[in-house]
Amino acid sequence: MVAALVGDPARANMLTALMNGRALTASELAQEAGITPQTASSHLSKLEAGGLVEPEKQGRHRYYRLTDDDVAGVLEGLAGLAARTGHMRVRTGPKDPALRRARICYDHLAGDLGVQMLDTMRERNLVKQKKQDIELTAEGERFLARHLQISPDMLAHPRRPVCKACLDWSERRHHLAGTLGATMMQRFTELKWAARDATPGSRVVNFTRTGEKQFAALFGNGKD
Amino acid sequence: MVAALVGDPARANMLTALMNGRALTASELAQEAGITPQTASSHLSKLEAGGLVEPEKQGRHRYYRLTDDDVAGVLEGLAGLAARTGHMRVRTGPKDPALRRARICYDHLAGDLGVQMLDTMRERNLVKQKKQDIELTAEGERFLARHLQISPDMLAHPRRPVCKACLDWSERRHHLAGTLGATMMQRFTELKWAARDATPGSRVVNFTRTGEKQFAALFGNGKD
DNA sequence: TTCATGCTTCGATGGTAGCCGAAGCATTGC
DNA sequence: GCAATGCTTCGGCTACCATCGAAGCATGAA
Repeated sequence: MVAALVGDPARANMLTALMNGRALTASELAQEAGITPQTASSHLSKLEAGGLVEPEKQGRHRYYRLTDDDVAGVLEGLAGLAARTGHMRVRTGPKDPALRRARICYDHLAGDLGVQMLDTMRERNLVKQKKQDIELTAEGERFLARHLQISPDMLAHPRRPVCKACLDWSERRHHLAGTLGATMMQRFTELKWAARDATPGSRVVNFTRTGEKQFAALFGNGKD
Repeated sequence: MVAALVGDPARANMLTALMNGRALTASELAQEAGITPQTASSHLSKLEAGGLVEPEKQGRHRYYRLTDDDVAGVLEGLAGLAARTGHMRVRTGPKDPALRRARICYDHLAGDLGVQMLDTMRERNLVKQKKQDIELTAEGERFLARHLQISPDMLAHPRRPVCKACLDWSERRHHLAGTLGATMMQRFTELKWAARDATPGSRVVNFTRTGEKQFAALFGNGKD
């Protein structure tokens, strides 16, 4: 059973270390998990058998990476459940600061900046939030049209909601999902404010110098 | 850690039994998991502490249900990972026959009928499938327009793919997701061929007498 | 060849957690 | 009141599995 694999603390630490999409060697993972190489080796073969990680041999190193985005998605989902009940492990969230700051969650912005964005939008009455449900206000529509050239008809979709609160893995608070979240992320990319990291499989989102400024001007909380 | 909760076979059996959205008593869950009531009680309090299930007292019974759809979603995700590597537990999939036959997976049709539908569409060259990727053929577009009044422009979405293969929990094979999957399910509902079960939280999809016939005429495999 | 590094396999140990029997509460019914 | 049902708590047993030391294979360097 897959869940049992993720359930062990040592293995969970390894998987967490791999969540940024990069591949790590067996010994690096052992260090991450705080166990000896022998133990790590045993865990890694189990994870491999369970299809959660894939090895790649290179010289005398063995690199491991998460099998694919589906695995990362399920892990993020588990982390989300863990976060909201406060039953997280002590070793929480991603260590990689870039990943904490901004990353892709499915198709929208997550991490510190993602949470900050929703916070600010809520404060300025661009959206109204009731628990999981988020609604775009008339003020919000004007704001989007003026500053990001996003019109309401771009957001319509028969099934997917325009706005949705998505629990943030690293911040344990909500960020913005739904078609609006996706469209905004898309716009940031088009405007060259931000781009997904070039490393294959990486979920990190890098903001450009000017992109960061523009973003802060719209959604900053004055803390940066 | 949440994953450890799901990792235990007995608890996994209980959660599986709850996947149809109905609430079950502690003793029923004990029986499902094949353990004594004492043991079940211990497991249930852990699951409750982890926020995976919620109790509801009623007379001298205690009903448990999954906390919400997020939990069900993560569980289905885990089941999906487990299925594709063949590392499933022996006790596989939902026991409830209605749930095996037809249910909602996010917003599209899953279960026996969902798999059957994609099978037939593939056979008749309405779609072409390469692993995860599915493409609608010209023939498929004509078919959809004629029989279900679905036109290609109804399926366009900036981010979400029109077709996508989604691994079916109970059948361990693919069914159709994406905007097409969602739109088709929506159409079935509008045509009164099928409807989500009235039980709150249930993911079962009930087909009407005529709906079943119509569906079989379009997508039947002659086995029913 | 010889040595060093990275990783795996083997064997033994120990801690943890699932499990059940028995007893203890609560609720319902008589 | 008393008994029956449904569930929980307690205590002890057992089995599993994570863990590490030591030894064994590979690969690469000298």
